[in-house]
Amino acid sequence: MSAPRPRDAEATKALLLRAATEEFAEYGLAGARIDRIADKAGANKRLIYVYFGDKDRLFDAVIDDQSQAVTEAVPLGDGDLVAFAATRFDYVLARPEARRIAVWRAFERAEPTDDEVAAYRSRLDSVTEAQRAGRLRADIPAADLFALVLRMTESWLSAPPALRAAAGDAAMSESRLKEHRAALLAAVRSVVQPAH
Amino acid sequence: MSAPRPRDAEATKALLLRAATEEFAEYGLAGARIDRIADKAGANKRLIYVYFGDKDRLFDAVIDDQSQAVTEAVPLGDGDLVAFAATRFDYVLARPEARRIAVWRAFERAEPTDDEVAAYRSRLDSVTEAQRAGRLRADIPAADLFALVLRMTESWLSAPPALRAAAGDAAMSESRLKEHRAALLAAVRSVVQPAH
DNA sequence: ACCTTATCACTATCCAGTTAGTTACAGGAG
DNA sequence: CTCCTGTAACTAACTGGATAGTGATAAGGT
Repeated sequence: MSAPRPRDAEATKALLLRAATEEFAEYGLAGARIDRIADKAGANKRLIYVYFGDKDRLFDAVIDDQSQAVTEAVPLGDGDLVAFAATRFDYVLARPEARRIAVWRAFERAEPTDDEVAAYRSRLDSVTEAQRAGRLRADIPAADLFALVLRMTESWLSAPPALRAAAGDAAMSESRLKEHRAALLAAVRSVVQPAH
Repeated sequence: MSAPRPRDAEATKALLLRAATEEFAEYGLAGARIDRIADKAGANKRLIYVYFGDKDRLFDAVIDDQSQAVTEAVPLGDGDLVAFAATRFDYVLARPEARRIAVWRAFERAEPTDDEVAAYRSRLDSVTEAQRAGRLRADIPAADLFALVLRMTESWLSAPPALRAAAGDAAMSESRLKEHRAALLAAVRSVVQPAH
């Protein structure tokens, strides 16, 4: 009946990882179903165990993949938190699963990897340096400032369903998103600019 | 063996709700276990079905309870978003389960209830009015401003594990929390104050 | 006597992980 | 080229334990 899967381990592995990313983003670790992942990938469930180990390790693989992707796609070179916020907003808007995976991960599998810690450390260093150079306000610790901006970038996308409903308008329409993006950047600017 | 539970329906129901709140906060809807909830409450599992219906409706009961509690405990009377941020920060710090339930809820059961929508609508009205009165900046739509402040209040408590690790210090020590609280309020002030 | 509250033992289902294979293909021997 | 053999990729069917939900019944209170 169904055409047999071409024998290509790398391709199959990639399909499984992609399917797992969707599934975990939607349902989380506890809610995800191995069988659904296999179906979505059009692969046999057994291959998940061959290639990734078990459910937890598949989740880890997804997390690693996602956090590497976001780290690359949303840089913070010179401590410009406004540009960072803009890039991150666009990124998360284009890939909603990135934010969902990050949240599930924080809730269901808290321990960070060394790579992740290193990535954040480098970002905090950028912030600290920009503070010293007077490009960012210095009366707020670097970690706090960064954490604030991080959450601000998601505020619209993670707004409570009831808030969106109360706001009435189509929160996700293109024009509304554009409006929010401008608001976000204005707000971030207000937060990070040095006192004059 | 075990002393029989006193026959008090209201008390038992309350114990079950409390246990369910803890369980759902920790594991989410999919990860929560009915048997654990019954054990934690020291009640018979069957009573969950008698008093609440099924797992989903128990989750709903927890959500209703929590969102009502937070609405009462964190008011936004006159549109003072700085005071709101302070109160909300303190509230979520004292009750971490409140934030976790809210997130699980947004992820696993998106539809808002009418009560919730009404609560947010009244808050948005407060913001809008304060904007008209010149007490809040008016170049950002009320919903956006509110959503931003909402997420800012949680930024430290919801910071990625890797960020906390990278920041090194004991992120949850009393002194560090006090420091962050001050930073948060300064940041919110910067965001919400009208352009001069 | 009656109703509410609580208990216990049970079931049907779901689901992660496994057992036991089969099929495609590469590379060498004749 | 053709046959043979070993190995990597893949598949189908199964299992055991966990888990949401239930039926039947007991006991407290009025």
